[in-house]
Amino acid sequence: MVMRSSKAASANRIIVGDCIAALKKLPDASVDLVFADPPYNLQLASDLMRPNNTRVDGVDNEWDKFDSFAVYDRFSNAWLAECRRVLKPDGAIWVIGSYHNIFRLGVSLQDLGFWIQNDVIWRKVNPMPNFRGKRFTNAHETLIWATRDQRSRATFNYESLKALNDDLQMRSDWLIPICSGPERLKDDGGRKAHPTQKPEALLQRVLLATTKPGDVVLDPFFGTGTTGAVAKQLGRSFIGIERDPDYAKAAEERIARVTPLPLTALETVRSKRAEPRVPFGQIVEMKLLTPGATLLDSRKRIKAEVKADGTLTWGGNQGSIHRLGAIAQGKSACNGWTYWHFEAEGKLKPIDLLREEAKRQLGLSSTPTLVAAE
Amino acid sequence: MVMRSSKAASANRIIVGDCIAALKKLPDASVDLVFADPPYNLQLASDLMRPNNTRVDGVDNEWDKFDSFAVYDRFSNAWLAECRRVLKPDGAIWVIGSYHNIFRLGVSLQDLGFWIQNDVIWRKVNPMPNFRGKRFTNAHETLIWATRDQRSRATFNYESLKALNDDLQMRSDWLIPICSGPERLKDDGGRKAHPTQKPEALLQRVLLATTKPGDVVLDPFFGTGTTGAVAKQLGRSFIGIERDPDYAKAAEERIARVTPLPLTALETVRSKRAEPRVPFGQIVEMKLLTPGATLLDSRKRIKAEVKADGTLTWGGNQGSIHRLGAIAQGKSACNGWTYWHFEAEGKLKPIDLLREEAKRQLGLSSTPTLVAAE
DNA sequence: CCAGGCCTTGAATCCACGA
DNA sequence: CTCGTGGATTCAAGGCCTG
Repeated sequence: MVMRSSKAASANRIIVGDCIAALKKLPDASVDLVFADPPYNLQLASDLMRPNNTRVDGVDNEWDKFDSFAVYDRFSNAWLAECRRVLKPDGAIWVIGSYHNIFRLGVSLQDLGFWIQNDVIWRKVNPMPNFRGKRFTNAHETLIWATRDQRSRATFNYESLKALNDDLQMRSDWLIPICSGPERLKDDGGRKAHPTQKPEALLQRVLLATTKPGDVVLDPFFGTGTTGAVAKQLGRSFIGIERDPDYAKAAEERIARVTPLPLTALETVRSKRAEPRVPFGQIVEMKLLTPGATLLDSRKRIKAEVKADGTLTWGGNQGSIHRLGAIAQGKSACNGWTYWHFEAEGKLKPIDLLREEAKRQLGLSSTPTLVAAE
Repeated sequence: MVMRSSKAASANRIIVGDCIAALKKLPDASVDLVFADPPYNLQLASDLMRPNNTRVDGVDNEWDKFDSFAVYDRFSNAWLAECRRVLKPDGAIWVIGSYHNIFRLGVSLQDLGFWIQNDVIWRKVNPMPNFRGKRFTNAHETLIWATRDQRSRATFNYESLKALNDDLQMRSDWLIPICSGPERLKDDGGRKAHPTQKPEALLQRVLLATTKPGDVVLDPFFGTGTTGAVAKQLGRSFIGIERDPDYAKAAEERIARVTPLPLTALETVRSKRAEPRVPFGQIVEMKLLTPGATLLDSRKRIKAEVKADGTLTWGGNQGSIHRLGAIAQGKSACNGWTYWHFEAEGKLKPIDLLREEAKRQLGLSSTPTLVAAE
């Protein structure tokens, strides 16, 4: 299945070689969908240590190094232009990236004449935290879905996606875990075979949404072949291009192990519902409590003040509702939601009631009560 | 408060006029943060380039896509360059947009030398559904947070955001309802006063995260003044630029109705980093430890001796508590405050406790009380 | 066999300050 | 400028080990 070169449009094969050179050999208008996970150009300056002084195993591969944004842009324009040529008139493309590169990819797409349908956010269930406390947890990556041109009539399996999402329209933010556990390919030494392997669930949703059975899917940065594996599962054909022979070999072996799913099995794929967690700070942001308000324990012995950032202060201490509750009781831990109360109509009520109200307003309520009227 | 033009750097004012022209009159390095919600309508962008302000019908006929994008890019580069000039060296910028324009804004930022810290996803609780069922529900907008340049040390109130999120570090995806209900400004006819009014909760989180009380926040596309309203609430200063006199008037009246939060409500949790430093040598000087005393690791395997100059010795090595801790573990770095312990009442206690005691005696107690006024 | 605790790990543009 | 050093900093899953 792995081959050095080919002019045929036959699918289900991995081409080992340079991405742009290989693309040039593919015929015009022969592909239904492109999925591309190009190098992100991370520009990592030095090692990053975890708080326990171990080193983060970051992406330091040569294939992710570019001399400048201009060089990266030229590369992007070259492979994207070839992808556009290879696409059928009603074909579409997905690209994925992070803030390092996704804006540049988006501009290249727009300038080449692609027509953006959606940007989609992959919200990671379990992202790597920010170890130094200097930024927000980088908890998502961005995908762009674009058609070959403005007038393309792209495949979009609206009803399938809606069914997949408990009969609600599928939104542009997808909650999916990162690839780990048994799905993560390992090399002979037990280390990760590829530093950026994507989860199959992500590709599953992409292919279910925007291809039909039998469609040809092209992945110009095949890596260890997630696109191919999912395409085979779902009864789609694939063409993969991968420069690194080791990655290509791992992909080939992986795909050989895949058993195509019977079509009826696809209905069992269910999306995770949004998590119902609502932090206390959001209660303040939503103005269910005002900064300066007083919270009390159930016996009215402790009076704490709510701050604008969602912290409490009491007796010279400041912290979250949980920390302050623990301090006020001299304990090591405390559930602030049940410990702290607010006064309403002359009576003390636990702030947990406010969380219920917030969940209702945020559409996260597990027990919908008064939604009907709106 | 609304004024036609000004060269002063004074804050809390709305400048009515063209964004770029007004920016040019602001002094260099005078602003702590920019929040910008620029128009992404390409028609508007091309209008902006025409001094006579004639309206172009059928833009698609006269401008091909590439020209339209190029016009928008020139506009973006112009106002972003002015924002960069106006920012203090450690200043930062937020921009918000959708897939129509956010990629172009991101590239402009990167090409002008801004340094991206995060892209942040505003997940809308109640987005407009996609009526025709041809795409995913467009359920988010994207914000980019960038510093003026790579070496800027931007304000980031990590601990506040963490407390606000129930003691978990804040992620890059934010769940916030769209602006509706009483918060949504209406014009005299009861119609929405501005088509894209942003929710105050969004600005609240932005300003809490990346400004300090008293900071100057500039919004070059002020609209109906959400940035100004939240800045006033949170004890920050604002400068707004708005072309449309009706929007500016609505903003002014709106901001006049805002009551600032009391200073005490703005107190935020202070990080250990921000606390005054007490070196280990001072612990010895204060006789909380005596020269000759023994320090141990938590498992009592390593025993080091305290010297009069605040160094430790162990196994022929001498150095700071940090250096010795690193050597004892064979690591490159170590936090000596948590690694080394002393024996008291038959139990091992980290020497960090002694630092707390020293701070207390020195009147530098770590329990924060009044941080707001700085 | 199961529960619980400990260790590892993931596309990361991740320090501040004084000499 | 650079360089050296003090010392602050992590969340959710999965795997493995122990009781």
